[in-house]
Amino acid sequence: MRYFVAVAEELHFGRAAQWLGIAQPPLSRAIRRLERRLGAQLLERTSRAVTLTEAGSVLLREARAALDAVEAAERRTRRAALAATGHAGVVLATKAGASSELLAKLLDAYAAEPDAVTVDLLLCGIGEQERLLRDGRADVALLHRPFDATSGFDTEELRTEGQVVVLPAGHPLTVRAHVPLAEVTELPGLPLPRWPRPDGTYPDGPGPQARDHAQLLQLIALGRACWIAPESCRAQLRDDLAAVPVLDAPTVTTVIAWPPHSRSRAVAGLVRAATRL
Amino acid sequence: MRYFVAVAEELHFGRAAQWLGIAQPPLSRAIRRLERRLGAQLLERTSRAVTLTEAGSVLLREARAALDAVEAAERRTRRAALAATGHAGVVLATKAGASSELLAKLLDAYAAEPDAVTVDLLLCGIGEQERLLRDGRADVALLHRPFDATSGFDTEELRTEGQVVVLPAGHPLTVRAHVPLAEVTELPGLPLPRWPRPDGTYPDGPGPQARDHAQLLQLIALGRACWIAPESCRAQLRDDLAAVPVLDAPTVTTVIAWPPHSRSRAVAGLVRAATRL
DNA sequence: GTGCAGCGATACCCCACGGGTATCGATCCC
DNA sequence: GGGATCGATACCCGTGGGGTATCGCTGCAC
Repeated sequence: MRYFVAVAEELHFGRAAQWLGIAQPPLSRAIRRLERRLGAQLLERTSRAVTLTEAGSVLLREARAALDAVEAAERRTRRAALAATGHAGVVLATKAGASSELLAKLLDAYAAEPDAVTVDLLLCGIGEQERLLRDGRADVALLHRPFDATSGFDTEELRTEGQVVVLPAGHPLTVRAHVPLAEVTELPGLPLPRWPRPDGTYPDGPGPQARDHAQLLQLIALGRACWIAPESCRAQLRDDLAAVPVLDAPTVTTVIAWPPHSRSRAVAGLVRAATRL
Repeated sequence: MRYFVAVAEELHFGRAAQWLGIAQPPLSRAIRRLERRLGAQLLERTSRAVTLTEAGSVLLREARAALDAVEAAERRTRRAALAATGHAGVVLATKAGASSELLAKLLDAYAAEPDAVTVDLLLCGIGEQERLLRDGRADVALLHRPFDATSGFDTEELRTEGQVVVLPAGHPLTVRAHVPLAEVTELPGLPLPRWPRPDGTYPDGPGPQARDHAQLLQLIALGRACWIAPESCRAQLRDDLAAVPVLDAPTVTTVIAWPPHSRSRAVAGLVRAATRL
């Protein structure tokens, strides 16, 4: 299945084989064997091009999920074994720089529980958490609706908040008590920045490219962009930035999420602590 | 991993090996190999007993999910290949006897869509649907909250309804416009029936054992039990049964559910048809 | 139109790993 | 203390997954 996913992604046996670290002929045979075992043609191959069949694209989706599940099983087991020897505990994934006071309160509350284990923090970029939870690099995550997809996970809502627009200090709008969303999206000279997609490319459009929070805040301070963010981010704003509430922006809900089948004692404890905040 | 799950369930190498259709020594070695590869002790073995370690129970949960995912990948791919040759389409799992008019409307509505494929119905018993969705025997299911667990699936709510108590025709209560829940649970001589658990055993307590709907209805008609059910079941009641609303019973929500990673065109079409009902 | 480059399939060889049988060693029970 | 039970070890075998060399097909270039 790993082999199939590699070929389906590259659509090229030679490159896929190289990527997998094996030779091309065994890869061809492995795929053919898989096709015979499943009784399904997965790839349409001419000597010039390889394309996915309908069954192949089904298997691509399913195989990715299955491989993630297998990887998760291995990783979580390894970690559980380490925990027995006293080292690591549960891994909590959270977006770098988001919900930091909530996170601090959560960690404090959990640490006060009688059977608390070590909580390793895994700070990650936009949209990474889903992957980390699926492949077992994390056991539990803090996600932000509606930005992060929570489908497939069990969740508990922790907090809902409005959003603010982050502007350079001294910007004319900063004297206002609040601004409408429409006005923010059309601020002259202060476009919203563009974030990289998971594959690393940037969407088209106006606005500067920002790779992480630090770059973004710098861009705002320089008067090259503005940004809409949950209001809890105000606590971490630098002096050269200001925030104004945007009442009609969608509200953001912070949730704690975990894979439904892996509610271990440690995860359950964290969730309990979180819901009691 | 299959091997490990077998041993972890039986807690006995000999029986597990027999169950797997292999000899005991290769099974012992396979487990030991797995332990070395994961760097974790999974089983505590004395020559008299085998017990799961902490890491072992983590792996048991994770491995079950992973094996289901692999099985699902194989099954769904096989089915997708058959669909290409014109045979089968999408498999919808639903509790036998529940939501039948809703189901009929759903199938009609979906069949009217331009790119509709064949919908195979999989009628199953209580609590089976979750398993079927996970291991790929079904692609989409109709579930009933709060009875069925929907965690780990994407869902859309279709309908919410109250519940009624089903009684033998002519029972004194049938003249009432509605009855409180407390009164139903203490009806003299008409206890609620006991359903088998997933492992086939019955919970303790009063009330007759019922294996399926037919048995249950028979028991009610004979005056040996009563039953609380969604009010839509009234449409299918036999003449010798009657139903009375129970206003304070929890409401039942029928949802359509599917595994989040496998929203194929066919599943998406069904969901669309369902939400438009 | 012919030659070449690119790419997947085939042929053939080899070793490692998964499986089987026989047996050992430990532990509990009578 | 002897037997029964059960997992581990020792040893053997065959298959299957991997490697190298090569073929056959198909565009494209000149």
